[in-house]
Amino acid sequence: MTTIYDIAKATEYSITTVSKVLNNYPNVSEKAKKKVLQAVEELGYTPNSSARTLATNKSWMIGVVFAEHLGVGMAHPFFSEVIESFKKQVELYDYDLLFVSRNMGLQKRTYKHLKHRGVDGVVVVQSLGEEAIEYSTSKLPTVFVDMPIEKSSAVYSDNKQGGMLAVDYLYGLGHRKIAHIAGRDTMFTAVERTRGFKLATREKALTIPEQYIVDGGYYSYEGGREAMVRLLGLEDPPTAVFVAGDEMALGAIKVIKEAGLRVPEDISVIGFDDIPLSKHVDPPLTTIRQDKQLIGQQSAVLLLDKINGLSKNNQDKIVPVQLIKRNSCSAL
Amino acid sequence: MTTIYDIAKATEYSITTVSKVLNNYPNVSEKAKKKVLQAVEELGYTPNSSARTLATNKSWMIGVVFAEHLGVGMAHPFFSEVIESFKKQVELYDYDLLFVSRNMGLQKRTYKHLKHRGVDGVVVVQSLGEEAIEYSTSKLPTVFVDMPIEKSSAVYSDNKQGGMLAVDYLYGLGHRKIAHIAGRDTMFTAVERTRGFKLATREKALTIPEQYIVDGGYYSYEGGREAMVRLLGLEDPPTAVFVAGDEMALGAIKVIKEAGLRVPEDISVIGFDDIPLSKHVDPPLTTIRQDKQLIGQQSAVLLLDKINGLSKNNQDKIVPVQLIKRNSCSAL
DNA sequence: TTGTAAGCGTTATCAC
DNA sequence: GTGATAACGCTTACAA
Repeated sequence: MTTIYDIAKATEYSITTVSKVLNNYPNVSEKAKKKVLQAVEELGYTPNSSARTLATNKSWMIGVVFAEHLGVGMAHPFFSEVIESFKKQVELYDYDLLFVSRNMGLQKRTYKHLKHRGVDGVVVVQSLGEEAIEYSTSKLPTVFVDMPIEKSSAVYSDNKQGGMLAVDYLYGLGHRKIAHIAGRDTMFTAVERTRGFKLATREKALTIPEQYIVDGGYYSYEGGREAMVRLLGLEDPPTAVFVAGDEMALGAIKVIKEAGLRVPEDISVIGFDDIPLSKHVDPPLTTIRQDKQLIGQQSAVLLLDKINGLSKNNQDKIVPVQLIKRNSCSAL
Repeated sequence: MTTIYDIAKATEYSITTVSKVLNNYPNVSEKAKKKVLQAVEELGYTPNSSARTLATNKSWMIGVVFAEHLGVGMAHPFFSEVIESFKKQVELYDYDLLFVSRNMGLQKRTYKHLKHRGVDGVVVVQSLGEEAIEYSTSKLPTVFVDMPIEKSSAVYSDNKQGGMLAVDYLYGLGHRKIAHIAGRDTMFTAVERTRGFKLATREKALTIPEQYIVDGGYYSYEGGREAMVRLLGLEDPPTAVFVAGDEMALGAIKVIKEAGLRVPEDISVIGFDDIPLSKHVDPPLTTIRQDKQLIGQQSAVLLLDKINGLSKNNQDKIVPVQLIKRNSCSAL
């Protein structure tokens, strides 16, 4: 391996000068600059980032903690888009992303591992909140996606508003018997969406029977299926369903079809997320779109500011959602 | 920050002994072990990986070069699954994944950057092959996904076989006028799939008019649309189409429907990939499934072996594909 | 404008 | 079993 010493030797300058050239410092003669750069080229020198990190205490890496419930990891239709957008933003400032292995036992240890790695910051994507404490009490700049954490920055959609939008839309279509397939209430997003649902139904003075709100688990297709089965088994089934996630909504639609009913003629379904799939399914899914691009980008901005000491205090960024009308809902 | 010096001081042992304990070396007394471990716990010591990497020349990081054509990055429906599987496998051996930024100009520089980062190995996911040379001529252990590279290991599906399977199936259904929407021929996978298509049609003694093979670009939805428009504009349109990618197939189906035709009654469509979407669309897409899980896992195994010096020579791993029958194809 | 030397936190080579 | 000490490749006061 070639080091700055080799360059120094070749150019007959000191390692200090070489280092200065490499880092674009002032106070270096043009001549030295040229010679060094040329030697770098000829010898095929590549700086060693570990050494640099050791000396500067700056790694130019951002740790990514990815903990979703579907078990698909980075293949997650929603989070993968968020992370991609996040990545694009931090790339602008020359950061690389480090996906740490969760192999090493408990989630709590990922924090230790990240410390060990010396990342400059961390983005945590939707965990259950347990180990969140580790991060929020630490000096490590951190931003959470999809979940507000006390004493820490976070970026998430306006989930409550989304729930309300869904109900408003359904109500406008003439629906009065509106059900809700909710996400497991251990997830912040799920709680908020349900809160929006309840708020809006109350606003419209609708009386929603208890059985109209059913737990669909962690936003999975299967969870949607099971929840819809229960809804269909009710004495007085709903004419419309607000499902807290698109995948879950697809499961629900499948069950409705299997029961010989049609969407939206017999039952209207509205989802949440707007994953790539949604516009292609049959019928194209009406849904509340989350702005993954903006969520990722804002998380990056917040984190970068923290890393650079530009923003001392933590802040939450709430990203607007949007109703996307397609064909899975119809007027009553 | 607490270092081994702090531990040494606290335990009244030397840093050598501390280091030995930390690395589970022999020749350390039980007493020393206990004291050290306790101090580590109390002082909340976390080893510094940069220092360790500098001293050992081993980073425990694997670089990921991700260059797909859809421009969706890690949100890519096929590659994200492959990488996730890859990740799971390398996690078993305590490696972390480093996604390097492609910001720094040309692709060629990513190689330099990876060198700079001191990754122990690299997995390259589908690039056009240009900068591939950098990796194949270097000492850096590398594995390519979806593209064979001379003097380097690679893992990819049996694309040719996939093309043949598709034609065989369509032929068995009674189709004789079979068209092919191909991927851009700068991609190895595209070439192979087309080769399989041609081989099989020749085997069946079918005469496929030149216009029946149309370039759909980089496997995109839009590319599929445009290609299908051309196919539909033919004097004597096909009764079946083998589309080299699922997204592209969805675009094609859309166009068929827009033309007032039905799938599969009027035109049968078979795709390639089996992305998550495929089973949910209307009609559920018959397709050639790539085993993403296995591709990712095998890539990891190959790379790890290389890193550990277990396999000197490069090898290619060809992963079998499988015909998944759904409802987008019917007998003539 | 350039160079010397210390320091970053480890591991590794030797002695003891 | 244990401990000095050099080495890994770089940045950075501080001198010159």
